[in-house]
Amino acid sequence: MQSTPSTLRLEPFKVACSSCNLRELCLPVGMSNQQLERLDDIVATRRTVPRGEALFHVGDAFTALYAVRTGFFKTCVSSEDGRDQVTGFQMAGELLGLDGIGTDRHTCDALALEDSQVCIIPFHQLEELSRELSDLQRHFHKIMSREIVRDHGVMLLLGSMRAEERLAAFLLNLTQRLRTRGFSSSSLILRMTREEIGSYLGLKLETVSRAFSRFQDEGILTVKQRQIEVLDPDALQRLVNGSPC
Amino acid sequence: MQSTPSTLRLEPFKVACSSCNLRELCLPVGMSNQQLERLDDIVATRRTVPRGEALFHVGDAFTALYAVRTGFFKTCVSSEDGRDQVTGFQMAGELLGLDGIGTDRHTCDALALEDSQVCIIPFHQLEELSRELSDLQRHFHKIMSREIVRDHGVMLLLGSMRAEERLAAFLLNLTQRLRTRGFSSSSLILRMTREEIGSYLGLKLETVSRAFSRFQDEGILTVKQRQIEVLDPDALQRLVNGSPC
DNA sequence: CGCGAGCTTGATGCCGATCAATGCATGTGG
DNA sequence: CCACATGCATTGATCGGCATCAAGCTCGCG
Repeated sequence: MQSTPSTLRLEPFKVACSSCNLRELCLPVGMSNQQLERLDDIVATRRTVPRGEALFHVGDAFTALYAVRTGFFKTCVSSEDGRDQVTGFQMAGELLGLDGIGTDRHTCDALALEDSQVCIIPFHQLEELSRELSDLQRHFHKIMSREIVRDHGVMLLLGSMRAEERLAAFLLNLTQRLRTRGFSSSSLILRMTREEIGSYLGLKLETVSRAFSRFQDEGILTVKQRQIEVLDPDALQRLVNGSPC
Repeated sequence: MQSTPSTLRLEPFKVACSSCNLRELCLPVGMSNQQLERLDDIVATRRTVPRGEALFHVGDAFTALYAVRTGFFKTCVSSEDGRDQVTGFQMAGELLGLDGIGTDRHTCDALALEDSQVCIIPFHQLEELSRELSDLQRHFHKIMSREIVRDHGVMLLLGSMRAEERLAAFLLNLTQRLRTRGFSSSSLILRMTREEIGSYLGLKLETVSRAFSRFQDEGILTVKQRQIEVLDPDALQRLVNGSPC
């Protein structure tokens, strides 16, 4: 947990969606150059979040959305009695903070799993601009809707899949998202602990570890700590679909 | 199963949000009379959905959101191999169809659990109007955000609670929503089967039934088929919070 | 080198799934 | 009106997957 000092660091220099290499993955998807310049006006600053620190906490006032530029995050909610649940992992180009719109306060914690950087998107200004630019409005609505659909998928996973199916689905989802970002879909380094994976999947860390070991025994992948090589993605796919019972 | 014929029935006559008794619960929350008239212009028709029939199916083209006027719905998703998961139950004043915005196709089925009526909100027109009326825009964003937050709560439930805690949380949520609508919060009639409750909570119907019986034995409530009388809501609350282990 | 966080692996037990029988309410046709 | 079918709910007996408890192991780091 080598963390730089925990002061909130804002980058004063101008940042620009129009020249960002994530513009095909992030909020700007499908916008014209002219529209992008308008977006640049409101997405003016970045923030650095060292590994282990929070981008925001439950109860923090909601003022902005955050687009992950580099790094990796988890979001988690917790119940009165301390049990907590990882609700998602976010990587470059993905949006954080949608939970806060409903009540003007954040309802989950967002924690950096590695040194990360986010673009700050002041929400009032985003709403204002999206009243002008229907493409932006439309795209923002799609992003929220997809988050709802993703959550429904997780409910299906938590409600009806067995341990190995859950892990297989999780790995396929990760590799899929990495592929979209131009990374290898067979070789990946997990940014999170077994416990965090377990929390996301509704399993204990020992169960996650055993499932990894079983996959390795069956030649589906190799595990060396957090370094995973997927040898047989089809086998993973078969696990999440037709359970061979 | 007294169902009227299954033809899609549109009510040709004018309906009006401005005079709807659900306007304090539904999309119009917080809008001025003048703004409401604008909304009336786009929410022009209703649709009747008999018990057991679908408002929409997975894969249907997405064109509109639906506000429940009367009745009760469930939404469910299913995986390739037939397993399915109830993702929510919707009652008067709640919105259906948000899942479709992201891909222009619905990603879940919405089924009426009793004879129901919905108001049709054409989505393009809603977007258009919300570019003009920032109050409407703001409120719509809040609704989507709250849906995301609700889903996170369900994930927490599915990922970390035990059977009785899940059922307790479910009952408290139901009674809470009924209270908001002016109904008794102690006496309720379940609109769904044990199997549907189980699917929502990630449990089998026998487990749901046993949990009901145990609650009855402990004097927390009485069950007679789908008729529930909650005698000790605090006991339910204690179950979901501090598990007494 | 030694510490500690995270990971693996084994032994055991429990919660909820599964299988199976019965009960109960509603509806239907003889 | 009764006999019977059907759908849903309850209850019991048994089983199995995952949690739990408990050692060790690995690796990075001070």
